Amino acid sequence: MPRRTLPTAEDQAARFVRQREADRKATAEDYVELIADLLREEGEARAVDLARRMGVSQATVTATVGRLQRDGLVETKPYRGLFLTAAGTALAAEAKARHDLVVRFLIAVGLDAGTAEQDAEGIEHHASDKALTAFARFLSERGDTT
Amino acid sequence: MPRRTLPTAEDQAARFVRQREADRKATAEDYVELIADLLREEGEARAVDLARRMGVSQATVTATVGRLQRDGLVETKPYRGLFLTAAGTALAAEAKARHDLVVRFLIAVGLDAGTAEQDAEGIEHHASDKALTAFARFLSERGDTT
DNA sequence: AACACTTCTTAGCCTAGACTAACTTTCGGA
DNA sequence: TCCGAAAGTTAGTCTAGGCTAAGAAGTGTT
Ligand SMILES: [Mn+2]
Ligand SMILES: [Mn+2]
Ligand SMILES: [Mn+2]
Ligand SMILES: [Mn+2]
Repeated sequence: MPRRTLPTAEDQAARFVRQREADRKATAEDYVELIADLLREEGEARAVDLARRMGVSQATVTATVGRLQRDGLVETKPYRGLFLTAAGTALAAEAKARHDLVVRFLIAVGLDAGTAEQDAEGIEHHASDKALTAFARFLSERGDTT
Repeated sequence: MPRRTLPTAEDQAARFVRQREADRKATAEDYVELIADLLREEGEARAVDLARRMGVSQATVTATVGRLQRDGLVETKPYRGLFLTAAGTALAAEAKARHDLVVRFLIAVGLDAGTAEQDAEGIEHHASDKALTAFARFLSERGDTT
């Protein structure tokens, strides 16, 4: 059993602080990932479709996209969809790589595809680079080439 | 490569909706888990210590604990610490079991203990029961009895 | 018993992220 | 061409979760 003893207050605080940082980035990651997916698969990424796929109102998308624009990740051409800046494209690629790795890993470890997709949607934002490396190593040791 | 094709809008929306639900529960889980740990290890759980260990101001703890009280998880005796209700105790036990499982699993998969603790702090809130079952199975197949 | 220190609360502020309702703008088909 | 449906924006509201600054309330030590 781990956690026999409490970590120091400083260590524990640092963990929670970093975790809250990851939480704050999660929305941006999910949005740019979705926008990139839509651009690739559908040719365009409309705010309406984001709303539908995020399970959120259009007004929420407008507000969120506003923040993404403010943060230099997204550009909009009203009535002709959303686009990613260079930074947005890079973040989307990173998010997608992470997402796919986590999904493959969860499946390799015994999860069904549906649950893997569900859980990955949250877990992806909290897996450090070290964790991703470990996941990748695990997959390659299994000869997983999915 | 997974995600060759997009999920249906409904499926994808359901995932994000459930993920947001998990996010909303995360703070409560972390607080009651910490309170339980402090009660067990230190004999009492003071708001100051929570603030220190959560990496947050005391005012934030007051506000958050207020919500936990409203939600029937915590009771307070001013100047003598925080206590868990039956519901709070149950949630804490669940959270701790999940936390420890995730940590052990991440270590088994190749992570160092420090990173495992860090990542578990976020991942624990997004691992479904199915995932936890898979993690446990993985550990037992490895003969892991940590 | 008094006072300093610690603990806790209050007040006031902020941002993200969500909602509904109402409105405006554009697009496409008749 | 024009007009209804679709797309998008705006306004107003809410909660969670943060913060600082200031003050109140216990606690313990002398
Ligand atoms: Mn996600
Ligand atoms: Mn994702
Ligand atoms: Mn946690
Ligand atoms: Mn935890």
